[in-house]
Amino acid sequence: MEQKPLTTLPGTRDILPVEIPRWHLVEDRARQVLALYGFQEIRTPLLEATELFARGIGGDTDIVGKEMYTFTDQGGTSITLRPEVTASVVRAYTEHHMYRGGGITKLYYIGPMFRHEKKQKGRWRQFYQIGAEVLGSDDPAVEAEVIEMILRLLEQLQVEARLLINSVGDRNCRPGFIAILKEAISQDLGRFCDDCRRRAQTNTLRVLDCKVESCQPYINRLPRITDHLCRECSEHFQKFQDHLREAGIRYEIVPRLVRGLDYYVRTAFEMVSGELGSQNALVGGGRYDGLSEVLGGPPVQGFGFALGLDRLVMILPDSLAEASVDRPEVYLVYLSDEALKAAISIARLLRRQGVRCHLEFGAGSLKSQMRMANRVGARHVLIIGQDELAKERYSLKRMEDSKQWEVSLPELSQYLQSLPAAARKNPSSTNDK
RNA sequence: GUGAGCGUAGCUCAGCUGGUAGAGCUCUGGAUUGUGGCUCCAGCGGCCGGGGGUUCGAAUCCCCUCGCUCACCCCA
Repeated sequence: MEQKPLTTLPGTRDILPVEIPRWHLVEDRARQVLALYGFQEIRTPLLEATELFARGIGGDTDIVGKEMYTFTDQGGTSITLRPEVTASVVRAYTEHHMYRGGGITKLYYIGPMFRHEKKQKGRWRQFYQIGAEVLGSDDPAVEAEVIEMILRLLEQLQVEARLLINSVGDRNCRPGFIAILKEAISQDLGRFCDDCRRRAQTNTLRVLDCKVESCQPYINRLPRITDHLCRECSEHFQKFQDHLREAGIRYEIVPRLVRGLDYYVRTAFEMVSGELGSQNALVGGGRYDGLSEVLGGPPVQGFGFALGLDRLVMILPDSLAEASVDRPEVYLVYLSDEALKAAISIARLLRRQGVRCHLEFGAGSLKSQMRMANRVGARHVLIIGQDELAKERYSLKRMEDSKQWEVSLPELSQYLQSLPAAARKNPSSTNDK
């Protein structure tokens, strides 16, 4: 029977070779910048106990409520594909007693997340994040430093984003504000949309985040959390802003900014881009003191962020991406079976010297091999035919300016080694400093 | 889960009020018997998403179905 060819699942995709240079560029730059700021990589499992996220993220959130890929394994354990990593990092921090060294711990991660959402522009079911967590400090200076680091990365990648900040209070002042908010909403309850009326009960703060046009006038009239912070939170927020200003960082206070994860306290922030369409959040993060205790660990202060790699790659300037393509240095063209053997041998020699080589097996005419060399972006073509074999001197053509000359093997090696490193190594590789 | 739009060659799309398929790009070959990119010429390539209906005749009209995209919700 005729079968439909299998394809990727909705919301998942293959990242093809032509796109990989963009990803490498972003990942390489990110690792460099994170290292500059003293972060170390941690790799946690993609699979975790469902309870980790259910408790860590919060049962009222959309993520836990309807977006997790959860299944029961053969042993009857409820397992979930991670929808985010902060809870995992905090778990690992405690599990491996990383707090025992004293001081603060700076960790970063990079990898795929899974959320069962409807796909649209900039939103996938499997998507990639780079994120970092600073554990063991509640200093607002840490927050400003992390934000500075992200901006440094975006700057290097020539990506523009607006920084939005807010304080969502803490255990002392937030309950009081929620009560005030709920009271204020009930004054005009009939004028809000259905979702807002529901959220007023279940997740009151999220009413502030409603995007429905008709709700806007009433939301604007609601009390602002920044006016109802306790003294400690208020001071924290002020110091945070002082540090941002001293670093010369521009920001906008958005009192309505409420993030979708329950664990945030005090500082919350987002970076948004106008180039992303409706899903405009490029980076999101905040402070989560207390998360560790919710997971059954010791008290640990924490601050972190996650950056959407897919979205960053999407808006990366093409010019940057093109510069980071790994082009073959030498494309070997052969004109007979005997020449093929010589080509294989020469390629082996050059590769031992660190030269990127390419040759096509079962290739066609000289013309078609030249065309292929051009297509793969080879900088040079080495032509091996009867004449060359007889003389043991080969025709080397520089594609850029079409100059061609004859070289012996030692001359070839010497010439290739003499090329400027920038011409052989792409700018995103780690050893171009 | 809700709404809107779209499914025609590998890709981007044209095909008006029904007459059994086209362009550009890509690819292959030639102009240039051992030389790429530009140009010109030729060629390969399509159960017009799938199923049913109306009709002498459907890519075109109607119904159903599947898929994709964007938006809402929410988020990276």
